[in-house]
Amino acid sequence: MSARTSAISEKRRRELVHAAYKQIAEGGFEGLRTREVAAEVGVNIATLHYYFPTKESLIGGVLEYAMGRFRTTLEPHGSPSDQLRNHLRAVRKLMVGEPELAAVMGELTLRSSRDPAVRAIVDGMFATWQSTMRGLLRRAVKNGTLPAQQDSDAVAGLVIAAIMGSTLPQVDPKRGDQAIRQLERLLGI
Amino acid sequence: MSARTSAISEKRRRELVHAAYKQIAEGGFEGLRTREVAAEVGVNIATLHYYFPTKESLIGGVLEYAMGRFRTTLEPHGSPSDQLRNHLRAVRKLMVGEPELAAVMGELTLRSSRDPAVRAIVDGMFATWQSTMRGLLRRAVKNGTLPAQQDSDAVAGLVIAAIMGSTLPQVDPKRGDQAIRQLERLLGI
DNA sequence: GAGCCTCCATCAAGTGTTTAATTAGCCGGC
DNA sequence: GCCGGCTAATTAAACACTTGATGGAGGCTC
Repeated sequence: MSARTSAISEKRRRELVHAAYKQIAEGGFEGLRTREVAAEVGVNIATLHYYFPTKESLIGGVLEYAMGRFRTTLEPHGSPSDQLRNHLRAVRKLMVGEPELAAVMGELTLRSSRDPAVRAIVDGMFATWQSTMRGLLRRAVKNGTLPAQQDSDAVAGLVIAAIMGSTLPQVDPKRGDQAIRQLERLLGI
Repeated sequence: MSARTSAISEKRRRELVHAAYKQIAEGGFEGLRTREVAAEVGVNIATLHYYFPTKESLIGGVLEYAMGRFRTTLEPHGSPSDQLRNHLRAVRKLMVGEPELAAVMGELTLRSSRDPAVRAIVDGMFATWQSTMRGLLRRAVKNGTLPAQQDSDAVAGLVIAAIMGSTLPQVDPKRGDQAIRQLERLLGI
């Protein structure tokens, strides 16, 4: 945050955020203890508060980290014709390959209904995702890769809902992939 | 639990469970305080512990309540021909009309990845739902209401994932309904 | 009066946060 | 060369408060 942050300082911040991130993934917000975060990094509890004045600010760091991690895969890759397919695959792969991220995203999503600060950021992310997805769908239709559809906005919403729903902890990864592949089939990708 | 439970006793239990349920919906497990639950019902904290020896047992009560609330709508209604449509509508309506239930379900779903007791029950519920859904799909196909499809299991998984995903706190209800209606259209219901 | 029910008072273990002090490294002036 | 002051980084120790849980005393109803 401050103008000048030394390399070591920045490293510590990352360590602390990452430790908190792992603990949220493991035990939810419910199980997040500042002392344990500090202990995992191997520093005193006061050191944590030196970098993050409050627990909230630490959570803010985790939020930023998780969102950054997620955002990168939202950007479309590959040739326009199969960007859509790539996108679905990439998101699923991310969520399956990094169960911690899926868990933290779930926690943040739930928390966003109570915490306005979290809500603002998570909402923004979903909005971006939605419009990206809509763009991909329209392009695919124009391209001829995808059958025409009336409401690309609704389809985008459905795809996102399906992806989020298929990464719930219950659903075993195989089932989740199956569901997404089924959706691709229905869409005609 | 005990063999004989007087009416008033049973009422108290329900009151306590319902108060806890509301507080979980509002503040998550993170924000569940036994004192506040007792206060909302208007009894002393010790009274709560009389009915529920531990916080865990109170949560167990909430789990049972929420699952019961959910299960009732899982049972198919109406004539066989449009049971499937009715089912989708009913679940969506339940989740939108009772945002508290959606919130608690979300909390329980997340918690199930850490708490084996919760997991067992939530998993069972999802398994039941999945097989109900599969049955509905197959019947609808046989009935002629629905175009034939290769893998009714995958479709069932997709439908459940989409419903769960469309009840996330971010998604405003209108969007969620839109997504589900889009799914119906794709399926050919 | 027996048994179910409720409350007051209290405990022990956390829990986020702060305070005051210590260490290590750096810079300018003598 | 070295000294005093300065800052960043870290720590031990506590502070103030919360939170789940209990024990025993009393009350209400049949």
